[in-house]
Amino acid sequence: MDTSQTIVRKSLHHELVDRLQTLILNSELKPGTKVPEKQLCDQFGVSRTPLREALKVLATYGLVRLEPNRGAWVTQVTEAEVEEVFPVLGALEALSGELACARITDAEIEEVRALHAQMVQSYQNRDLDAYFIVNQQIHRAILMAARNGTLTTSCEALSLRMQRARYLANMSESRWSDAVQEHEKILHHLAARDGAKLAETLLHHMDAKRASVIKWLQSQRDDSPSGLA
Amino acid sequence: MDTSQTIVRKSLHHELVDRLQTLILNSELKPGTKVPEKQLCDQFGVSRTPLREALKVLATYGLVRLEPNRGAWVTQVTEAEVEEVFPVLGALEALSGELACARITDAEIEEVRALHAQMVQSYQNRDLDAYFIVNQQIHRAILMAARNGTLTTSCEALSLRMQRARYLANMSESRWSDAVQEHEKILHHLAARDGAKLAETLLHHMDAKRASVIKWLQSQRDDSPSGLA
DNA sequence: CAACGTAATTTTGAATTCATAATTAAGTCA
DNA sequence: TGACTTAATTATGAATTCAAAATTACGTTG
Repeated sequence: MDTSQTIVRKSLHHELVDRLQTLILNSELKPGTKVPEKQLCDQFGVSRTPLREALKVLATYGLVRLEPNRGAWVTQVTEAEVEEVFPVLGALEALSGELACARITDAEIEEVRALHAQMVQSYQNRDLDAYFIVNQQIHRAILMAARNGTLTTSCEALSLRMQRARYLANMSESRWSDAVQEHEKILHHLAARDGAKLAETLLHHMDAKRASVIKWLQSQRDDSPSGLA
Repeated sequence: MDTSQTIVRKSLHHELVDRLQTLILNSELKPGTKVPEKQLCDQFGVSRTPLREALKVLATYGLVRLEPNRGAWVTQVTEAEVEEVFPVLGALEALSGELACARITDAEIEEVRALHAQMVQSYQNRDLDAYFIVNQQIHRAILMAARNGTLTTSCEALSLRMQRARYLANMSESRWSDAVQEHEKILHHLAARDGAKLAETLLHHMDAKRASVIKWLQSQRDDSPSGLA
C-alpha cells in the first residue's frame, strides 16, 4: 500500500540488478558459469558500465563472485553455505515472529489465515509451484507485520541466496506433509499472538527446511558426480 | 601518509569501498552531506567509474543513499534505524554466542579471556577509545568461534551501520559500569560453554546498548534542534 | 605428437567522452 | 526589492575508448 506521490525513478544499474537477479534465480544464468557480460549488454541494450555496476552489487548479495581480471561467475549453492545460512535465517525469522506477534493487526492475521488456506489448498492439489509462492507470501506477511525494515532486508537477502536453482521446489512427500503441519502451528501461535511459541516453531521450521535442502543437495551430488560430463 | 602501495590483488573498486567506508566511519565524510565525487577522484587518483561502482556497493550497506541524478549522500543514523538494527543485531549475536559455545577451542577461550582483561584495564584507565577497540575484538572473537561466515558478514554489516559517527564512543558512567559487568557474564558463560545463558546475556547486552545509544541520540537532538543554524 | 613458447585475439578494468538533468547565475519585469 | 524566466555552468549517468591482462590459436622444437 504505497500511497506516496513520489515519482519512482529507477537508475539503470538498479533495474539491471533486478533483471540479473531474476535470471540467476530462474537459472537462466546457470550456477558455476561465467556471466556473459557482452551478451547481456546486447540483450538489454545497455553498455558495460551500468551492467558492471550491477554485478558489483550482486557480488555483495553473494549471487555472483568477482574474479579479478577473469570476470563474474554465478555462484553455486553448496552444502556448506546451506548449513551456514539456514541457522541465521532461523534466528531472523524467529525474531520476525516475535515482533510480529507484538505488532500485527487483526486484519493482517486474517490475511495470513487466508494465505494459509490457499497454501493448504495448493498442498491438497499437489501444486508445488503454487505452494511455494503462497508459502513465501506467508513468511513475507509475518515479516511485514514485524515492522522492521532492516530485518526485512536481511531476511530477504539470505532467502534470495537460498532460492537459486530449484532446491526448494523439491520436497519428499513426508517433508511436505510435515511442513504443512508446521504451518498450522505457525498460524495458530500467530493468531494467539504467542511470540515465544511462534519463534520456536519458526526456528524448528527453518531447521527442518535446512535438513530437507541438504538431503536434496546430497542426492543431486550423488546423481551427478562432479567433474564428469 | 600514503598507503596506496598495498593495492595488489584487490580490484580498485573494492579498495575504494574500504577507503570510503573508513572515511564515513571516521566522519571525514559527514552524515547528511553529499559525497564529493570529483574531489574523491582527485584525492585517490582514480576516475569516476570505479568510484561510482564503490558507491553502488556502499548503498547496499546503507552507508550512502543514491538519489537519481542528484548523486550520493552520506546517510545519517536515526533513532528509528537504531531501534530497528539493534534487535536484529541482538538476535544474530545471540546465535553467535550459542554456536561459539559449541565450537570454541580452549585456546580461543583464553584469547577472549586475555582480551577481556585488557578491556577491564581500559575501563579502569577510563580510556574509552581503547575500551571500544578491545570490546569490538571480543565480540569479533566470539563471532569467529561460531564458524559461520554468513553470520559474520551479516553481523559486521549491521555493526558497521551503527558505527557511523561517534555514538558508541559515548556512554554514561553507570552504563559503562553495567557494560563491563555484562562482559564479565559473557566471559563466564562462554568459558562454561553455556550457549543458552550466553545467548540470553548477549541479547540483553545489545538491548542495553540500544537504549544507551538512543539516549545519546536524543540528547544530541535536544542540544541542536534540527533545521536551525 | 606432445609439450612448450610465442603471437593473435578476446576480455577485462578503468579512463575518457558525451548527452542530459540539475543547479546556479543573470536578467527581466511587476 | 523580489518573484519569475531564462541562460550558463556544473554534475550526473551511461556509452565509448584504451591499456593491460587473460585466453586462445598457432608454430616450433625435441
